[in-house]
Amino acid sequence: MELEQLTECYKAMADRTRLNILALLRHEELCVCELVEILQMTQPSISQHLRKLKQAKLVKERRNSQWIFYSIDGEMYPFIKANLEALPDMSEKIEQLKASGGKVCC
Amino acid sequence: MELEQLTECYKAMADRTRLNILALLRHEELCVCELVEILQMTQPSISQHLRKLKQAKLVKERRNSQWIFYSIDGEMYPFIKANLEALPDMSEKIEQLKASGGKVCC
DNA sequence: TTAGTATATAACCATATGTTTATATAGAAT
DNA sequence: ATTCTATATAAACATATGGTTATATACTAA
Repeated sequence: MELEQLTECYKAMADRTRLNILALLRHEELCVCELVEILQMTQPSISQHLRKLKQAKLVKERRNSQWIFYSIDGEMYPFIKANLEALPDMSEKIEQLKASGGKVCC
Repeated sequence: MELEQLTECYKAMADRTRLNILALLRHEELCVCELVEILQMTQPSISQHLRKLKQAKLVKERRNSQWIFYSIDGEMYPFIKANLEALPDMSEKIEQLKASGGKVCC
C-alpha cells in the first residue's frame, strides 16, 4: 500500500481515545452522544477524534434523524481485522450504557 | 491487549520514516549507517526513530563490532505480520545499496 | 417561526513530536 | 594512547496534536 495512506491510518490509531472508540464500535454502531457518555469526554473532543478516524477511512457515518451513527469501515486496510481483534473487549461499557437508559433508540 | 501498549505501538508506526524503516527491515537486518544511506536522512534522526521503534518493541538490536544491526521484533503483537505485509516493497532500495557498495559486510 | 437537541467547526492554549546541530560514548585500528 | 568510525544523547526550535470554550449548523418538535 501507499505509505501516505498507511501513515494516516496509524496516526489515526495512535491515540488512546480513538482506540477506545474503535474498540467500542467493534461491538456496534454508536452515535456521538453515546460515545460522549461512555468515554466521559466533551462532545467537541469526541467529534474531532471521529473526524480523524473518518478521514483515515477507519469509520463511516450514517445519519438517522438528528443523530449521526458511526461504525467501523476499514475496508481499504487488509490488516484491519487483525488489529481490531487485539483491542480490549468493551462490551461491559455498552451494557452499562443500555442499563442506564443512555442508549439512543431509533 | 492493553490500550497503553497498543497506543505506543501505533504511535511508533505513525510516522513515514519509521514505516520506511520497518519496510526495509522486513527484507533483512540493517545497521544505522545503512538506513541513513538509503533514507538520506541524518544519523541522529534515524537513531531517534529507531529508539522509538525499539521502545515499542517493534524492532530489536544486535551489536556486531562497531555496528548495531536492527531487525523486526514485534513478537508481542498478534497483528504485526498482517501490518508488515501491507508495507510497500523496498527490495529495490536494498539492491541499490548493495550495488553501490554501501553494504556493511560482517 | 421558535425552541430544543445533536453534532461540527473555530480559536486558543499547552504539550508532544520530528529535525537539526553539537557533543558524548563505544569499539577498531594504528 | 590516539585517531577514526559508528551510534547515542542532549539542547533548541518549529510544527503537530489534543483538549477546552465558544459558536455555528442541522434536524426535530411545538
